[in-house]
Amino acid sequence: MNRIAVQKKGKVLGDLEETIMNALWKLGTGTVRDVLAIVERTRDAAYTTVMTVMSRMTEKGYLCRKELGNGSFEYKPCHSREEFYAKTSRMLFSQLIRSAGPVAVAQFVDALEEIDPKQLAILKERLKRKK
Amino acid sequence: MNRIAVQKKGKVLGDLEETIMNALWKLGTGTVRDVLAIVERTRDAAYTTVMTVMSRMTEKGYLCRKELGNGSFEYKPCHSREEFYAKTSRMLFSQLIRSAGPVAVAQFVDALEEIDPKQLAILKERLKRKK
DNA sequence: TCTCTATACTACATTGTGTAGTATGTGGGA
DNA sequence: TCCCACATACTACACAATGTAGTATAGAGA
Repeated sequence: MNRIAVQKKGKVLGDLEETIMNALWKLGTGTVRDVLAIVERTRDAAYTTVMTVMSRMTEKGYLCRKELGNGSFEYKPCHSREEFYAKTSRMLFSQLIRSAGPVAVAQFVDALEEIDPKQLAILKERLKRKK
Repeated sequence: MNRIAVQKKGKVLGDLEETIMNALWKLGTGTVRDVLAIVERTRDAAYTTVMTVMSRMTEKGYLCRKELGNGSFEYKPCHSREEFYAKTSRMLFSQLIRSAGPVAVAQFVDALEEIDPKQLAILKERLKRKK
């Protein structure tokens, strides 16, 4: 199953899921225990909680894992942060452009200006190349 | 409660909820029965099902209603389609730009080009004015 | 008063996410 | 060899959002 789901507050992942992805994007690769160590910096969680969520994320195609021989696994993100957000953004944008049309374009520009005005220039550049 | 939640597949509303919003955006205003008539063009649903969902949507701030005197209500969207999608898009874009940065910008342009190339020109125009 | 109809209330199913206990298996050390 | 430590698998529950709809109730008109 490869669909990317989107949750409340516009987040693609749940809080714990997001923490896990970030941990693994940072580590590159890691075991449940490695990830747990990072998770515990910001919240309490049982080893099995993190393990369960990581297993589900593996089923959903977010994480890949490799057996280590001793029965334990090493996990890593199936996609880089960039690829992941590219897919996600693309899907959301497609939806929004379809439903909202010009309104979406206007809001995108405004949001970009508000959050990271420097990117307006990048956007402009990108458009020039499209022409 | 005024938060706009986002669901799987990038949709802001559930299927039935979306059908209801579209019905009311089209009708301008209508009773549960009016909406039911439209809903039934594409799916089966009990009167009470539509009513329950419309009540929840009222609580969530999507719909407003006015008593008709005879104990029944007349519903209408609290916001125009444009306002609604403006809010939604803005929220999603903010999230995405924050998480994905330049990747989001790139994907937005690509999605726009794929779905409605004419809008690239509009986007360009809009950017010119921003400067 | 009786019936029709609309709403209110309640309840259950399903899905996604968070949470974690218990069972099981395996490898290494005593 | 035997047992412990640790990892995973399996299972289960909670909570929210959404879809679904039955039952109760109240008001309006005949």
